[in-house]
Amino acid sequence: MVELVSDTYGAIITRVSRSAARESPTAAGPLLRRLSRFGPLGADEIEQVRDLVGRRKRWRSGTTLFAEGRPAAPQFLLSGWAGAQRVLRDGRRQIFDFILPGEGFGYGPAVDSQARQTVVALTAVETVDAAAFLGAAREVPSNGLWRAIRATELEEDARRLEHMVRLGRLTAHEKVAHFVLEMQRRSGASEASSFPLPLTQETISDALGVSVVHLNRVLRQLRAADLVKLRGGVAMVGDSKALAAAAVLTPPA
Amino acid sequence: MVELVSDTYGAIITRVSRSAARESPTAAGPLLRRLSRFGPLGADEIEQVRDLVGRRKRWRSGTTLFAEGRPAAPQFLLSGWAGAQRVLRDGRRQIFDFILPGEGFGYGPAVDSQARQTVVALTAVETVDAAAFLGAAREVPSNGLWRAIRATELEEDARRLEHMVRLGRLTAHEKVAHFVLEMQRRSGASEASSFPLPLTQETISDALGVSVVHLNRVLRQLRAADLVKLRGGVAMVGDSKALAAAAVLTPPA
DNA sequence: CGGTTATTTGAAATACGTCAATTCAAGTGG
DNA sequence: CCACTTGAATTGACGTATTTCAAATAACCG
Repeated sequence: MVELVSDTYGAIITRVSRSAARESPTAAGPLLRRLSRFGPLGADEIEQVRDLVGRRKRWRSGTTLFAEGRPAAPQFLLSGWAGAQRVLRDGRRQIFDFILPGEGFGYGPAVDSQARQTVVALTAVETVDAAAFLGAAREVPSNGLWRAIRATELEEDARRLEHMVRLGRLTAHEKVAHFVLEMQRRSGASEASSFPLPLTQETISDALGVSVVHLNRVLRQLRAADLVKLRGGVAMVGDSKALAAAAVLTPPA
Repeated sequence: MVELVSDTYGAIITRVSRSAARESPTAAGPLLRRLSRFGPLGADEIEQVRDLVGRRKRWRSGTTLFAEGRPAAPQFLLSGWAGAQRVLRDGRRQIFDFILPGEGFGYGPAVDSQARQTVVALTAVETVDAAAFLGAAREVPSNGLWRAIRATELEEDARRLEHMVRLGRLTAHEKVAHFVLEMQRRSGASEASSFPLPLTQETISDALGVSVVHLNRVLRQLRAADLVKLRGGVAMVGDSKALAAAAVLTPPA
């Protein structure tokens, strides 16, 4: 379990194995795993990815990785978590989506279009520029990488629709239950009772459209009912059956 | 003003001029107007559109035009209004977006993917199949039509992000003000004080994530403050300055 | 006109937000 | 190892936004 956690929970790895970072073979792990989820990759494709990983950059938590209004600058997140969001003048914040290790961000719905969302590092993160990489993959439509990336975009799209329903039509309890289930699935640890969730309660509340205080109280109730426990960046699902019932919706991948 | 209303409010036209429907030169109006908003169209392109319009079909209000889970089946809405939505098991409904005369729907984020939203006619509507049309336009990237369609998708994307912020972080008052402004812009009658809004209060409430009753009360207050009046499918903006202030956000196109 | 659907209003319950303080956890520097 | 600091989690008390239930108009349609 420790292995699993440190695996997905990239931000921790980084700090633990800093000395061995440069030559770490696992640095490409999350990205490869995600890309090969939709079909096997060729040996050359895997090589491409490993090559890419060598050029990664490190950013501390809180860094703006991609600013709204800028032209698209596609990137992959190798480790750590990020959030796509918008902040209102008065400080209110809405998080549109979370970006997990191995996932991409910074591409618009169309090339050369201005993005309308800001991406912020929610933990320490590592990123690589994916522009050239994506451009090359785009040339060969049969490419496994290209297929994987398109599949990822589809998933993102589905998630956002679900997020809208959650924001507009679920109660706070349902929102939280649904959110935890979504994160469980995305973590890949589909059946594990525990998985990494390195998010602040304030961050979660800004995603779900609820006040931090209220979120905290809802969490307390879910904890008391032994449905979920969040502690130290790790989520533990107790009665996943009951949690699913409380979520009303079936969360997407 | 009557002309303007009947123009955009396609559903009304249809009924009024039923006898002259077949050869009506205005049937292609909304679609042409919207497509040429991003640059002039060639004479041949205009001809293509007119040709398309001849094959239009009529549907009564409430009809499901496109069902979630089905493979993409792109269509244009020539007249009337539709809504992209999802309904929960217990009857709760979330409307993702509205589709106005001249706009398209039924295409997924990728070709041959399953759509995850249902499109329902909110008034009587007229639609045409756009699959062949889009396929042809896609062949010629320089095509004015293709450019227009891509631009439309960008707008839709921007609208949905804004919709998320609205759902998650705005109060009911702000939601309504923001929504009215968005609709004003989309109606094309940007500076007119009055524009068609053929939506039920229940429909609007399902879009904004608010109960009908509460929406009604908010509308009453906005009416009393002379900010907006909704009556008989028409919206009248009184103090548009104050309305914008109440909306907090600047709505997208 | 009669029947149906939408809008409107009142009264009461509750979910949720705000304010303010306290506790807890995890450094950091001495 | 111990203050000391800082940010996050937690809790209480209170106010308000919003929902729900129920009923009364009002608008629409055949």
